[in-house]
Amino acid sequence: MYKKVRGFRDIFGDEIYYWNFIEKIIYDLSRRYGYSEYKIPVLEKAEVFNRGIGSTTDIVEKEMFIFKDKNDDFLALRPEGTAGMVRGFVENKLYAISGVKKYFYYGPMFRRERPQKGRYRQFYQFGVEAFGSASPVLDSEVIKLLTDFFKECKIEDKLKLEINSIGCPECRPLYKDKLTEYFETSKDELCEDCRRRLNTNPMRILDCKIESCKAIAEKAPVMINYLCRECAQHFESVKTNLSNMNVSFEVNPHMVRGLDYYVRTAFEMVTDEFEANSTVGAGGRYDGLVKQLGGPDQPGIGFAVGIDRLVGLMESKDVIPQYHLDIFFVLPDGLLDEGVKIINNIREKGYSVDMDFDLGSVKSQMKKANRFKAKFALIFGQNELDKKSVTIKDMDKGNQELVPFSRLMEKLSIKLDK
RNA sequence: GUGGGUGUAGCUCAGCUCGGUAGAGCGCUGGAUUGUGGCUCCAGUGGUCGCGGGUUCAAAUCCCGUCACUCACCCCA
Repeated sequence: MYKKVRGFRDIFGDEIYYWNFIEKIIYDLSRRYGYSEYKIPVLEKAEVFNRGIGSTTDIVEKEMFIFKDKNDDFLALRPEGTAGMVRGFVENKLYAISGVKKYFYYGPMFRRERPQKGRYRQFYQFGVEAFGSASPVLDSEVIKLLTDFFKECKIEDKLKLEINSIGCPECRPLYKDKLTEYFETSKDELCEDCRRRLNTNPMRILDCKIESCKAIAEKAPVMINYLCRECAQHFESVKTNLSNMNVSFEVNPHMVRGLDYYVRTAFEMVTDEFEANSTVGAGGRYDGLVKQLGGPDQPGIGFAVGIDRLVGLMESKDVIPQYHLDIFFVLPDGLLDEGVKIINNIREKGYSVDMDFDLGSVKSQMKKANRFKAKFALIFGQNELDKKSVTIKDMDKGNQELVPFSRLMEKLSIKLDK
């Protein structure tokens, strides 16, 4: 028997209704905020991600599906959406359009990590990107879109918005020096990982889950106290605008970003439902990225939501209306040809109809009607044919009535149209 | 890449310590109800015990190896 490859999965059955529900929200809500869909290729030259994400990040260093093409190009399955989006933005010269350019994407991403709860090698992200404005009002609008999204998914009560400012290339280096200096003094008390982080990425220590490190990080200097004047003003404005839109948030000065391209505003939607992998959506500003990938110096901001994790959250809460088949068609005798005509007529009116092609006993067909959660069973046997009628049985109430062909559609409309 | 846990029926799992006929619940099929579902009762169907090797008269059970899944770390959505 063939098995799926590690970290990949099939999505079907009850779970797929959650996906369809979410997908509708993605398309409707994005449009409402003025974003148009952008379909990014799944495959890019590996260089796009090296440049865009940062060649020293874990994503690029050890998590990309990368291979050599027949013409010796190195290609990679996209591990995230932003780098490819920006490549397209530059390649198609979309920067030439005046004003803010807003796009959203939705699709699978690929990272070669060890799978665990809420983490797969193929996972789906919905993300938005807005280019061309450095206004903090845009930051707050993007964040509002994110919180609206979870609200429509009916799980906002399971999530908390955290925001932070991680400074800019002007003020962050100074802060990093201060931070490194601080941690150096208590280096011996840090865990092994954190001693390594001290050299590679000291800001990560703020994020460590080990109690002893937490205690040290607690008193560490925080970025928001070292912001340059512009960054500080920007952050204040974002917070004010969020409050004006009634968005509740928490400033988490220990929030960090793994990807090099982020500046200033960083935000996350986190849950405490999962043991690990508690971030369901995250984003931030990336003002230098467009230039980094060969375009003009246009600012940008965006977020990405992990749909697999979102579905995982929603499944523990009964938020999706169950799917009910309108009609299950029961044919006890050899009246298949006649029955199919009726079924076809009903489908063309827009109702959902199914039947059992094995045509077992009426009893077994009724059982199937029940299993499909049909609202009505239509029974069509010799008795009905003789009277040019169909029996309509209400599966909830249990009552039934004989309806002549000529009045069938009218009857269904009364019963099924809300 | 590192560490822990688990692989037995379609699904959830018991049995393994202390070797001796492979089990339960749910599901599925049929019947009680010959043209009527859900509830109940009855019967039936269903497994190379992950795979390979070893020990033994005898292995789901003990030993070795291997693969898979899973949770966690690193990191991330």
